[in-house]
Amino acid sequence: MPVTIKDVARESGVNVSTVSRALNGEYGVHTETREMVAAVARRLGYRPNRVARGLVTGRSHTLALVVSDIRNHFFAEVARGAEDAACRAAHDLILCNSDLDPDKQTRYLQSLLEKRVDGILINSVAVLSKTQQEQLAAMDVAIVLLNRTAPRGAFSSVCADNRRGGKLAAEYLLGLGHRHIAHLTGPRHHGNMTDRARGFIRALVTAPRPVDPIVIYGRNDFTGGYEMGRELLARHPGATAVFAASDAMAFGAMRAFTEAGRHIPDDVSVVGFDDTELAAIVNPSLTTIYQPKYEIGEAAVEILLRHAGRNKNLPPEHRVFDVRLVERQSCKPAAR
Amino acid sequence: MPVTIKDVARESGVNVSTVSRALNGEYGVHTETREMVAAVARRLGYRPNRVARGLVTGRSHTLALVVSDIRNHFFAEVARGAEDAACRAAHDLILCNSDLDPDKQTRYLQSLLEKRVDGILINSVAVLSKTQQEQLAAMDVAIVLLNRTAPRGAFSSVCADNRRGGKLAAEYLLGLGHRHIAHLTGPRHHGNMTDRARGFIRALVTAPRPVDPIVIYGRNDFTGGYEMGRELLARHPGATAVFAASDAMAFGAMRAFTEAGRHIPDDVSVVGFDDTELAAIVNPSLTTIYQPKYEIGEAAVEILLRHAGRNKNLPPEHRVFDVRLVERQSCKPAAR
DNA sequence: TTGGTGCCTGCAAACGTTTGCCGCATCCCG
DNA sequence: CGGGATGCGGCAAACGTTTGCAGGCACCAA
Repeated sequence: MPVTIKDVARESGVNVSTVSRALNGEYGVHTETREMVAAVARRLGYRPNRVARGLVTGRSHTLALVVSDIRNHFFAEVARGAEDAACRAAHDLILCNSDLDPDKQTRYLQSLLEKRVDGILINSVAVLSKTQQEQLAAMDVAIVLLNRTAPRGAFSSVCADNRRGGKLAAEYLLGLGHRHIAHLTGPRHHGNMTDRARGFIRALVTAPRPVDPIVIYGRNDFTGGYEMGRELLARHPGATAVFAASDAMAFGAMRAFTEAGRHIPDDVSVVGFDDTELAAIVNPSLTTIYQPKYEIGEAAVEILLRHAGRNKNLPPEHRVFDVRLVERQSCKPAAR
Repeated sequence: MPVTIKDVARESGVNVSTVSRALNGEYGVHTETREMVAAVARRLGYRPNRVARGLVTGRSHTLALVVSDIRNHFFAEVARGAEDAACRAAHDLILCNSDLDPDKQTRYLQSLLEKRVDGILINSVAVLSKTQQEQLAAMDVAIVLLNRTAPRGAFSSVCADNRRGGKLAAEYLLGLGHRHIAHLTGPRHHGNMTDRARGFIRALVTAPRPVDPIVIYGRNDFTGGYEMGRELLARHPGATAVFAASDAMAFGAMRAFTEAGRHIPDDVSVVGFDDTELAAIVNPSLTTIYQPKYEIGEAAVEILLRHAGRNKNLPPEHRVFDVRLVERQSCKPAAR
């Protein structure tokens, strides 16, 4: 039904190959012909079929972003950065929500490979089995991870300096004189969260006056944070400071604390991670570790595009963004 | 480089057509053959090339979602609902951020049409010219709008009952005794916002004791709300109640008010629209109009899929979701 | 006039599928 | 034993592009 290159060719009295060359601005076609073809194409409302083109060129001009849940503001920011970068390079971006479910993630990856996307930007492959990861690495599709992998990893990666973020949070709370400190973190296999936990814990136990933190695992969202907050209150009511590995969890914990009659920051200090938009809006506003979310998405796509097509001959690229502590009103020196 | 259907055919000693039929579970191939082919395919790690298939079937199994900005939590929820529905139907979802910029939106639509997506779920086409809209309607691609259009519109639509939402807000504030009421709304051509404004204003002016509201236009995000809040304070310091056409704007306005030393809800009552996750988290929590964001995205994709392929022979579908007022702590009876 | 040299354009083969059509067995029933 | 179903599988044409190759033509120098 739609008008094809053949229609344009017929209508302008030249061969399809000439139409193709004319419209793609290739060298070696008479200016007059080129303009004539262009005019006919415009008149007919011709739209090149990109799937046909993709079939012969082998490039789909499509990228994919696999995150656990786009409703998480962190991922929304990353997605926006990624999409902007993709758009600038005339690529499309497919969105996938994996919920960190291995099955779902595998199905998505299958589908994306079948669709011959040029590159995949993925939250984490840690939920995949060793074999699956190797299969993925063997495919000729560019992949960028949103968390730092072991250097032996076959994949490129972009992320914030999570360990330093954890360290900053620890030093800040120690500096305020806190001694009963808890850490709320995400699922155990979540790369970024684990790095944050590592940096945090290490800084605490290697401090001049070491502190052994309470660590609680849970889901990386508001509800997860709420549940962890309640658990903390039940099991360690004496804690005076909490570092949550994401703002979302921090908000949940704050809710749990205020519900239980604890005041923030008077009774308990809270530090988050991400510096999402809300951090400045909530009351009290949240002291948190800033990471450049938009820029992470952008950088990831740039790497992806650099690697797409050149099949595996250039080595994985790793980019780490710096973080900083943003001081707001959710922390206070420890009472003594 | 990757293994094709021909490789599978050669390796299993049958014709490609048999491989195709076997793998697609079509009728008319011996069970034994089918299993043999499947085994070979598995052994070789065969992945059907969906772009080749798309070329011949004319269906790309891809949908697109064009929103103004995915960082807006409302759209993130819609996107999640849409993506889930698409995923269930084995379709992919391309994400586009238009910023309501006509040029950008046009470029996106061009690109999507060239890619032969099966359907497009779009925020609003109001920013497009009449001609562009007609062209779009003439294309054989299913389109669902996220706002209500005039019934003559050629497009299907899914949205909340925005007018009723506005009406609910108005009645609520009137019921609290407010007489100096302002409305903060989005860009003038924004369909949903306009409907909310209409419902709100109409309810105010047709009340037993009519009120003529102050209306301020601005950008539909936190910063926009902040600016409108300041403008309101400057121009109409006597206003005791504000209805913002989105939660994001409401949060911005709240910030402006508290910065200026106004207390919420004591000095000024605020009602939002959307009932985003944050509405319950901020302090004071925000009274707002709930609309089913996830379900809207879901429903939109279902309609899209129903229309995809059948070229224009079934009439546009319109679905309106009910709204309700969620009472929280950002409103108080007017002082008198 | 001839041979060489550049432009421009056409021809046809790819790319990896699906699918209509046809042929070949095999089987069943009369 | 004959003939019509029926089940299975192969052949080849599509789908709409891109692209290597070769041909044609004009121009120029010898």
